[in-house]
Amino acid sequence: MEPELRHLRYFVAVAEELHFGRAAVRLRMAQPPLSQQIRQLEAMIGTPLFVRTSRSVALTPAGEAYLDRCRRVLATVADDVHEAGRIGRGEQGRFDIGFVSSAIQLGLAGPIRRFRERHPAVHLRLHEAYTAHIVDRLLNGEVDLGVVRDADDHDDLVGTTFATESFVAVLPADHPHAGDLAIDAAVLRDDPFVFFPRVAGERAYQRNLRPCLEAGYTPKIVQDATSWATVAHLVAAGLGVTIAPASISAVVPASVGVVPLTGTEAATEVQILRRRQDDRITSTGFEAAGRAS
Amino acid sequence: MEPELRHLRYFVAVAEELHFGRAAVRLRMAQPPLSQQIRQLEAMIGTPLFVRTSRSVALTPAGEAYLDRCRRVLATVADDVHEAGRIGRGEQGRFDIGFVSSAIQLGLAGPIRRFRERHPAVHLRLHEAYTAHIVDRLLNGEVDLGVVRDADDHDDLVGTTFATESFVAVLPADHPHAGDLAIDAAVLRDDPFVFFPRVAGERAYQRNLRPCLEAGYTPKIVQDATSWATVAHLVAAGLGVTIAPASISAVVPASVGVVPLTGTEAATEVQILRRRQDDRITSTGFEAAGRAS
DNA sequence: GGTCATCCGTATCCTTGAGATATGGAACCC
DNA sequence: GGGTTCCATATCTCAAGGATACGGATGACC
Repeated sequence: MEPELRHLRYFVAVAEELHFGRAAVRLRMAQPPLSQQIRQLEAMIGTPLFVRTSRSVALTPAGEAYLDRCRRVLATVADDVHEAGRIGRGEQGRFDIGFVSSAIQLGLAGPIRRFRERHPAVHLRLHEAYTAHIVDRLLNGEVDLGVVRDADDHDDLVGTTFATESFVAVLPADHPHAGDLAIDAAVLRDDPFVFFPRVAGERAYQRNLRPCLEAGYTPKIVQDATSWATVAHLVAAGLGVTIAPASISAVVPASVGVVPLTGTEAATEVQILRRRQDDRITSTGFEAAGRAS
Repeated sequence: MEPELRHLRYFVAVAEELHFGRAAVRLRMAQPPLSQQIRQLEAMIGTPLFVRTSRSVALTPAGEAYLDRCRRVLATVADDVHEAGRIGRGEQGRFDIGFVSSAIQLGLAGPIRRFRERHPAVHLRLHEAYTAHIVDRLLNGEVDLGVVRDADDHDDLVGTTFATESFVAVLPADHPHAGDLAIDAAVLRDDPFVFFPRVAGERAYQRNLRPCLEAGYTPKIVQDATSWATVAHLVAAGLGVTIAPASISAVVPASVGVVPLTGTEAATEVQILRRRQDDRITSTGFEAAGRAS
């Protein structure tokens, strides 16, 4: 037979009181069953823990040592319960955020800093990726929060808007409109386009195309690239033009022209996404931190 | 309601099988009461330990952490029973020493032998681990003595110096300085470094960096490894160089160069640590054995 | 796509054993 | 020697742990 924590709790009580009657009172039970449980424990261990005369109770050396161990075990068990609870509530443990790179340019660092202050016991890990990948990883639990661009709606996810941006044209230095203050997307009708890959996120792709579609044409995409920074450099190298969220200006080389678009209401949105059932304060709280920025 | 060891045993079984049916077989009981006990445990903790679909069972992060704790508790409870039994039979219990591997090279075997001679009835158990882990285990009572490197100060622990070492450079055979009699850390400024993981012990990490910092640079760490022996072999394989306590020379492959460092007073210290309130002769006496060596 | 097998949960019943009550016996006090 | 204290023994009760039967959901297979 194996001991249960009950045996340890009873043993500690008797060892501390050195009196079965008082220990029973403290444990809110009668004295005989307490004696019985202690006997069971002694039988399991194979040695007496107390020397009893009918007038006094004292610990044996084995009992002395075992008392110390039992206190530790009981404290550990209680601690472990609390720790697991904290992890479950998100107050401790790991927290993984997937984000699109442009979120940094839009001020994601602030909410991240506040998160670290608010939850110092949480090990925060940041993963840069595409919107579509982040949504997948959010759904299968690889990340706990996604900061994404124009994600498709999903029943299991809820989100809030983190930032909204308009689109700008990015043109090589020698492009006729590179110095303009603003242009209409229509003027780029015949230009070759560099673009980001469609698999990065369907909705973001569609929204990014909108200025062109509204101007009545589908851009001729000659090349795609894996990040806006790369796109910008390919534009600089003369492969073509592009239309991108305004925050691209933070990563373009000096030699390219960044020109606001007129005649379109098209906009793109960076959102903070979490799983609908995920009610940990680390997840729900991040949105508030985002809004506060 | 408080958990019982039964709950922990059941939880571990399900966590290991990831299957309620098989776990129930292993526990020689029916599956429904097992599910019920797990639910009870989750209610007590306040957070789910498993995510169940009707096809699969998986641990939550909280469950993951709790599994580890439960295994420890169950092992401890079993050990404690045996220890108390031994004491009852006239043996003197167990004594657990946590030590960093390099302590062996520095002559820990001597004090250990003397300890055994002095306390033949004590069951001595040795646990190799990192400094940081040993300190944790010392504090929570899992070990009674720690032999650690450059531990952070702690109010509840007292320690004595066991050995002091200087640092040496460890270089691959084809490194230009591999045959030198001594070098300054500055010459390794541009070399890639292999290092031991920071989590092993913050203070040891800082001290180990000192020769480089004094030479005015932060080493470019390209790889870390879980033991100095591994580090040495990675150096031999040409991944980079390292700076390590002098005792690493006992575990380096023949093909690498071990070169003393000049121009630095940086040193590292191996300490014997015990709990401040622990005044058992087995604990306090070990220090004397250390000094005698 | 419909049937089947798998697997976890729910509902109900049963049985074990923890705990209560009553009592006994040894030690100490006066 | 009677009274008191205190732990052990004996018997009983009932809560709770465990078993059995069944249902619903999901993935597999033909």
